[in-house]
Amino acid sequence: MKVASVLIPLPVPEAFDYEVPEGLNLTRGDQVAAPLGPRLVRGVVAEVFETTGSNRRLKAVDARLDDPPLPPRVVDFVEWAARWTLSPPGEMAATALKGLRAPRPRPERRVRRVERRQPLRATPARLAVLEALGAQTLTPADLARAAGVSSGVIKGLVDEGVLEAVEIAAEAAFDAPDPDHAPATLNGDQVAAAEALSQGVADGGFKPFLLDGVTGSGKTEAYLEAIARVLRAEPTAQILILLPEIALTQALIERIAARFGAAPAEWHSGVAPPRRRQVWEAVSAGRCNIVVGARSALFLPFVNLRLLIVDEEHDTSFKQEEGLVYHGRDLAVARARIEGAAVVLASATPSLETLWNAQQGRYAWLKLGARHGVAVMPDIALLDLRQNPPDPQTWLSQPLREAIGETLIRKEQVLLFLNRRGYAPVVLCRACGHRLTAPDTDSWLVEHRYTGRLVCHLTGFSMPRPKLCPSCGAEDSLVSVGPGVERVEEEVRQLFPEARTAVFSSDTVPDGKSARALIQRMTDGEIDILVATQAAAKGHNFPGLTLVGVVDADLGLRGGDLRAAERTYQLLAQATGRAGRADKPGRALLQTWTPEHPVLMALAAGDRDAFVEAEMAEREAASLPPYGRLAAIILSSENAQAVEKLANDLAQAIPNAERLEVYGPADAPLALVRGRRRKRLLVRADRDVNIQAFLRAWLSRVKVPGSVRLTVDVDPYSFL
DNA sequence: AGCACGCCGACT
DNA sequence: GTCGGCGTGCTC
Repeated sequence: MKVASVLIPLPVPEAFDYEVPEGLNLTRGDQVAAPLGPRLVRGVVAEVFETTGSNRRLKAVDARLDDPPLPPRVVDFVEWAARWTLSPPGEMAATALKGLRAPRPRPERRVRRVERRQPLRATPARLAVLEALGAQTLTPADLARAAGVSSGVIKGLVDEGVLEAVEIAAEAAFDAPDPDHAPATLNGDQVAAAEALSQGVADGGFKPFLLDGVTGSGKTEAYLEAIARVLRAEPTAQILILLPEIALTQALIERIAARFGAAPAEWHSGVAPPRRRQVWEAVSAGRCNIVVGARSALFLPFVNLRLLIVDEEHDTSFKQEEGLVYHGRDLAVARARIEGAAVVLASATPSLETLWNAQQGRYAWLKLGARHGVAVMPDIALLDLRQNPPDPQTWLSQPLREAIGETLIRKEQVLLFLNRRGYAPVVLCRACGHRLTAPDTDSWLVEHRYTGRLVCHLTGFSMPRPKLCPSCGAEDSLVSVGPGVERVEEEVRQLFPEARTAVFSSDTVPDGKSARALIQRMTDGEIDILVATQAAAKGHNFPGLTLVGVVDADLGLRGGDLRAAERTYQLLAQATGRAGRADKPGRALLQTWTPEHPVLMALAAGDRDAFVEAEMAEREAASLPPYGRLAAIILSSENAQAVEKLANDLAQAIPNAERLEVYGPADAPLALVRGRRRKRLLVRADRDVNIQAFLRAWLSRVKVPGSVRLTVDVDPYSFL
């Protein structure tokens, strides 16, 4: 009997086996309908094998589906990703089929001439229609417009049999990119990088690269040139460009369209489902060369993927935390390895993991030097707040205020950076000391003045600011503590009432459209002072911007998070990289209470190598990534006892292992979220330890009750 | 994820 | 006396 092992979209650790009916020829990657309990589900064939003994009664595969099969390498990738992240392989496979859920776009109805049929009554309108149509096949609307008649005339001709209606399957055109459409002029570094990348693709096989260059050094032009060379050598090559956020896609799509004379396909959650289906099918058929997308584009069924580009590879948005937990950058490298393709990790501030791989020689290291054109790196200086403390209830020190004033006099622009949404991060009661939190949650309520509400940034809960303290009932006792971007803007408006100010945060620019509008206003010089969260810290070029003020450079160095220093460094390097990109020199002022902190000293010196060296030494001493590996197990449930019990069961069941430690169980940093109690265990292992095998052995020893959710996070980034 | 089976409140 | 609440468990 033939048996197919089928990946089913279920949270179970294994594929399910089904009998293959006589006469159905299945192979790995085929999509099938399989019976599951009372219903039929879509599954992917992982394996087909012959078995003799009928050791178990198997249900039979219902049918093979019409949809294109997953290329076998995509199945390899899905299975690898599931094993790496300890996720159910069937759910991984389901993410690779996401594009198929929508119906195909409706076929388009067009009309054309029926040969030798003449209208019974040849009115002027009818003749105009026949004249305009000729031998073409047009939509009735287009034809009516071309002939200058109403649609009724065309309908009459169709009814009379002079024209016939035909359905044209809406097969989206994915125009072939033209490598020579509009080549850019590149500097020597860029040409060398493009040459190395395209040579890597030409050589064939897995080739990882780090494309390392400061903001403004022209990474995008360099990899677009590499794409051009790859396409020139192999016009059927497919290229995937991953971006951390869909807000960045539009600008890149326009650049690619300008460079190659054809827009790339777009793939992310904002793309309409019917369109996604078209892209999926075109990619699967090899009819689409360049895809620009978010993480999930990694699962597209490319048939000739030659080059993957992970732009802004350090960006933590590549880490998916909800549902399947994976890191887009790491999976991109894995996909490239499985495809035998080249992969480029591009950044001005590469992650320590990537820098380590480059230092070890695992990744070819391409460096882009000085900034393009005449712009130079901004001057970076630390402002010691101990020497110049801001006045009570204000957040800008005297030197920063003066610098802002001077910049405004020169009619140049200022970016004030504070990675905190809202007006004040904490509201507390002066009478009893109570800190306002959202119900069933430990996280503080953040005051938003624009909306007049208190908001929980974790759960989205919001309420009006109360008159009375909810704990002690005291009247008018609530005070807002600490600054958010709204409060800094308020201070700036008081100091510089004539300046035009704006706030850039996910609250004031909730979508890509409003973000682009605000960025355009800033670019056009319609804003003098922009107060921004990290939402503005990437990917923009403001020619009039010459001063970046970092309100709280210590933010993010606190809190014992493994990557806090790295993130702060990247954020500040990105933010200060914004200043002075055009012909005016820029400078950055960082307010800090700890100017002796190595991260800030390295940043002020503009010395990335010094920072990397210091931070690597700390990681190595603690055997933390990239020198060691981490994995977190998070338990959560509305039933606090059930979490407690499972945590204890897990602690009892830890397998013996060398060069590996388990910490916890401890309350997760936010121990109560949406009424769910959370506990966390953390595993640290040496690099050469197979941490996934350890986790599998461990988890197989305990029984997880249905009431508790257990999440495994391999290489955790967020420690919330 | 669905969809079943299985023990305790308000209804024709 | 039932109809049905969603808690727990299984699906090749």
